[in-house]
Amino acid sequence: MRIGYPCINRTVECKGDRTFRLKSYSESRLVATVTDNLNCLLKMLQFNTAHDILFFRITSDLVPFASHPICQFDWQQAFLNRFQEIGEFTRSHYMRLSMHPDQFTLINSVDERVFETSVRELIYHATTLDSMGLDCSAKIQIHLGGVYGDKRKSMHRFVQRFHHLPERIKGRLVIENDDRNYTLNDCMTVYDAIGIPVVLDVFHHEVNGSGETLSQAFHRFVKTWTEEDGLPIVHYSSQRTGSRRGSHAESIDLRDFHSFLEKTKPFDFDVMLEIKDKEKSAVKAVKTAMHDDRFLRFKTE
DNA sequence: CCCTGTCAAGTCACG
DNA sequence: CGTGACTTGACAGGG
Repeated sequence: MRIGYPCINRTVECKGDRTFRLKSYSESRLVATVTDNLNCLLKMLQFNTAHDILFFRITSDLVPFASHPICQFDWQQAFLNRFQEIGEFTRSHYMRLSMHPDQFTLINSVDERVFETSVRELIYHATTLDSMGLDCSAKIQIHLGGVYGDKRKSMHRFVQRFHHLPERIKGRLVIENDDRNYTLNDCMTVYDAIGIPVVLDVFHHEVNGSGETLSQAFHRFVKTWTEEDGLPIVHYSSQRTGSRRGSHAESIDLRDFHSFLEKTKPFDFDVMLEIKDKEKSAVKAVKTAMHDDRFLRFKTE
């Protein structure tokens, strides 16, 4: 079991997701920003290993406008050395990286053009992980997408479109149950069609479930992961007390997390904490998991 | 320097 | 049909 958090670390003094306005795009601006972002990414990874945090999501803002037509710059080549250093650091610490394109990436959109821009965006994400020399356990995680008034058809469209994706995207792509539209059961249906691993978001499963208990959900989704996909990925977050159902808590509830660890035995998996205060909660979670065999086994590896 | 409207992209709920 | 939420900060231009 690895424990991780997404994208941002407020303890290190740098920012790894700096961007700029499209209107102020220039090659030199891009180079300067990406240089800073990569430097900061390495700093965050160093922070993580120092705190036994071995799972991390890279921000999609790492290379601003990477998939936009305005960007004609060969950033992959220009930063290849830096990417490889970061990949080497990651591998040598048995760390796992992932990425999560934002809500504009829609494989199943009814609009063909939206699908095409989504493919460009996925190519950017895959290129980033490829450049670091990471194996297929470094996943790109998305949701199934919109419903467009007909869920069954929209799921079918996802399956059809998946077949048209480049292999290097297919090998990294995983789907996650969301809090409104697609449940774990829906993801499993898509898995049955194309064999794509399913990320279980336990919070979304509580808010928008398909009837399974936590244990039943684990039994189902774990089977979608093969050896080369790496350990199954779980997203964990907690409800912000007194706030809208579905909104994320400011900081981790350690009693709930402890109980989550107990309830999910003996399954082994990597857990991404989707909590507002990011690395602070991750540090706490690591302390809580310190006596868990699944976590220890990994730490001493 | 400070303030604040706005920021690449889509979908859905709501009025 | 138009607007805000999703989620949030900070870019960038104007005062």
